[in-house]
Amino acid sequence: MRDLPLHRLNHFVRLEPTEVKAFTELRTERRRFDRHDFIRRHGEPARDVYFLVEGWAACCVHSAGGDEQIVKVHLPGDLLGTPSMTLGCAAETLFALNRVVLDVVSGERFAEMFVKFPRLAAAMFLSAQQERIWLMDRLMSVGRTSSVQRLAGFLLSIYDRLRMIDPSHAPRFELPLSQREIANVLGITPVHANRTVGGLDDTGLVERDGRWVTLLDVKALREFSSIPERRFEGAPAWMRAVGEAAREQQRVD
Amino acid sequence: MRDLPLHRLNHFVRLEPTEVKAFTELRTERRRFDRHDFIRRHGEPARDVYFLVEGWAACCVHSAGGDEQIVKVHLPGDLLGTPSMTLGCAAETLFALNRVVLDVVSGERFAEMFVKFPRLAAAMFLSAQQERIWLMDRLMSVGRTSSVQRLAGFLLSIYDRLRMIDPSHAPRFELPLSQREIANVLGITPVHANRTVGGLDDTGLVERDGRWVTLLDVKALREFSSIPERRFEGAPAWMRAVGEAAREQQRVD
DNA sequence: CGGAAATTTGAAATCGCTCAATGATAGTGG
DNA sequence: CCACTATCATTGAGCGATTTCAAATTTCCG
Repeated sequence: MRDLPLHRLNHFVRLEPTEVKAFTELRTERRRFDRHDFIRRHGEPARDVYFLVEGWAACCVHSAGGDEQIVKVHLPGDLLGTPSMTLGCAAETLFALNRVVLDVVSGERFAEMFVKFPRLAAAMFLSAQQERIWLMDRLMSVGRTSSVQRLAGFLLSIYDRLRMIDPSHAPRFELPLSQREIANVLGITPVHANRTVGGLDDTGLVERDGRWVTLLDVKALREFSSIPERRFEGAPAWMRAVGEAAREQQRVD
Repeated sequence: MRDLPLHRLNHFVRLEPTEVKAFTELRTERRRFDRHDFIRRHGEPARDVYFLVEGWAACCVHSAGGDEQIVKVHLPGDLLGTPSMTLGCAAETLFALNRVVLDVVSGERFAEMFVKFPRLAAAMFLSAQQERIWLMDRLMSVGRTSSVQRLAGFLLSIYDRLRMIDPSHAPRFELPLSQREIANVLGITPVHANRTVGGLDDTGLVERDGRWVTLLDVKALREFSSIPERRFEGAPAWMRAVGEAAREQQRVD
């Protein structure tokens, strides 16, 4: 089995081998999906969550009228479906954007982990807060900026996250979204998504070649998008306090 | 000292007295604010979080251009500022919408709690996931619905949360937001917020009297808003598993 | 009472949507 | 390999929602 993409957990905690092992053992079943396959549909029971090993997945919410809004594009290393742990049935529909490999994580084992590996639990908590930051930024982008700016911001958010996986990642990637799906991310119609893509071309900040996207001037693009850059602290002071408390706990035991 | 509003924590966990006590002791300093006072501004260091005891507070994100988007209206019982625990400096600006009383919770004590009171930690985790659901729904609303529908959805979200605090709450409340602030919630301009408020009046689903709002037909209003209603499970199966693991842990100790 | 902020209204401009049609591309089965 | 089909990308034209600019009115607060 190839290595799991644990960069997200490792970012807030310097994982101990026992913790890596504990996380590895949370996983029960491995599943594969093709592009556009549903991983889980909204309304279905939401007992488990999913660890994305390979490929990209979309998380979308539906209006009563049937419209859909993609609220997150997940990359390898993300934990999918956790928001619906609070609900009886899933709020979000998860589907594969390209070929996906993921591991099912049972809710029960996840709960046990929370007690036995508090540093892992803290990492999960911080990861959820990080997702809130991203959602808040996206809400600001959709609420307050033009469609071209939103597209710029979206491409940057993907690029930033690719660099969190691999800091040396070039500002160039294949975007496995149709214009219809891009429209569902940006909160516009597919027709307007087409004109928006053209509009971004016209800025000269981005180059397109089929589904491949090259960010020609990241700094200027970020300024144009008007979304502030976020610097997530690796292993912050907060996390050290968890470590100390955990050691304390062991001494007491 | 009057009782703390612990309904949010109690929703996912049936808190033990020791856990209530532990949470109570997280708090260090009590602070008061008047309407429009800043609780914390974006860019400031983000070490602590805040437990809202009384009053309403807004959480907003700024674009590089200086526009602001209110991403959350906080009610008593909410924990404010947690997303920025992942950052060196705060992403969100927090300010009081009316007279506010809150308790400062130091990041360090919060971290210790995570290790010593895993059920409390699990409740915090689920609470963060709940916030993600709300943000996702709001993003869908702003991305995919008209300004009048967004306003309907926003009022409903407030009403639903007032009922989580007090299930017998009538569909009537004082909304301490100016039209400028409503515009910042809905992602529109203040001028259009005015016409939007008028537009909602015209539906006959809502009645206004100054800042007091009465939802005349909650069911029809929800349908109109096209935002699905979310049923958050109190003390779900997941949470019971945490409890069992905690007891197991004690036996091992 | 005076001044600042909030609400309300009007009119013109802009952005994004809808409807409609045309090519381009990719997958499928014969 | 080709015909067939469905999806995707692209473009045009008109419409509608929202913005912008500007001004009048009301409310709130000291």
